[in-house]
Amino acid sequence: MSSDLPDTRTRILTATWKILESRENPARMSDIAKAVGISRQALYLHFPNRAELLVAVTRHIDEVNDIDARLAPSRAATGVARLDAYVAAWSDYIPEVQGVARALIALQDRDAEAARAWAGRLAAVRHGFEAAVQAVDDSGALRPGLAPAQAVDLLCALVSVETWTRLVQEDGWPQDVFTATMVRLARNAVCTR
Amino acid sequence: MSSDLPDTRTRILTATWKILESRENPARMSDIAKAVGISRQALYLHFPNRAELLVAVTRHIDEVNDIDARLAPSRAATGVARLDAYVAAWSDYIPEVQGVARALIALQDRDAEAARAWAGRLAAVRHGFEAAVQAVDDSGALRPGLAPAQAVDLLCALVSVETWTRLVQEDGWPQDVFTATMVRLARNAVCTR
DNA sequence: GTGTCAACTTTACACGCTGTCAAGTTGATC
DNA sequence: GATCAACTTGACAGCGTGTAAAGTTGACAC
Repeated sequence: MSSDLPDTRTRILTATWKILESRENPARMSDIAKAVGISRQALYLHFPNRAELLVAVTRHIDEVNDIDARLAPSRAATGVARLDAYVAAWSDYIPEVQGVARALIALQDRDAEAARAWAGRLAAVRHGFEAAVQAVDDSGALRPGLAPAQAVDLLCALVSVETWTRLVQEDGWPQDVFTATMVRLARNAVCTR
Repeated sequence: MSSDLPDTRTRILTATWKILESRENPARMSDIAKAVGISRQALYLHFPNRAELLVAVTRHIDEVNDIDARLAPSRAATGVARLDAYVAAWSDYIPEVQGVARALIALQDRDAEAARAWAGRLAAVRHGFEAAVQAVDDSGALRPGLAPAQAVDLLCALVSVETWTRLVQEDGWPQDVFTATMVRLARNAVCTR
């Protein structure tokens, strides 16, 4: 408690997080600087470019949210319940990362580093879905004729930031309705009835 | 047959269409001009800006593909079959519009006109889904507890350009597998079993 | 007190892309 | 031979990112 203010780097991360959450038009570096209360150039003292700032924000969000704790229930479950738990956990996590995610997606076209960063995040989510599908398959509940890899593809495509944006942000669905619907949909998509 | 070449406007439209289909990085105005074989400035003699060019390309694609004929089978069907037919028709149309769609989506953040244009296209698709859901509801097959508007939201979010890009473009699904999966998924999502 | 150092500010500028402007060139038509 | 539309060439403003350089400030060492 020797210092009241968190260090500048942390202030940048939280301010960027918040500004990306709130506004949909892509926050410029100058907008972020203004939000932090520093000059635009000071941003470049802490992060070499926009892409790395965004990546650092995602890591910061994971840290603050204790991503491991969020996923614990999913890892504890088995069979279809494991799929349910993972879909619910990821669905409920999307609101936290949605802002940065959209910024990274938008940057993807022009910035190779942003593309790699976002691909890395997707790979992590995919990894979770792979474990969930494995659990479903182990319990014999995987839909016949559906290869595990295909099931994972489908789940990643369905329970995505894009779907969340459409339903929650644009169509005004409450978060809990979104999560419940995704859980049902995911089960229907890859499990036997 | 007085002239062998189509007029410049048409050549711009088809060239833009093709270049957007092939490459994923956003084609610049100079890239398009080069593909047409004219100067960058000549583009601005035909279209006031990038957004209106893209919009014109979507209209051109609709014309070339005779969108009405594609939707005829869907309009002829009733009940759940109508939903199936519409989902299949839209799924099979996505590959045609996907290039321009992605360009418009990318432009959305920075260009209000592009945002409106893309919203208009989505509204047209949504209108089709509304009719399909109505048909399902009329036949008493709409999932209990699911409001028609919610069903439409869900279908729009599921059978989307974004989902297609993920599964077909990134995961390498064959188009027919995508379409079949979307038909099944859509039915599971909004119909009683 | 003076010096030093890190963090930050201010100002300026290069680059890439979009869109605008103005002055040619060309080729068909009257 | 004049005219006109379509197109070219070249130049430039605006905007956002990222780089560069010189100046300010405050803490800490000695």
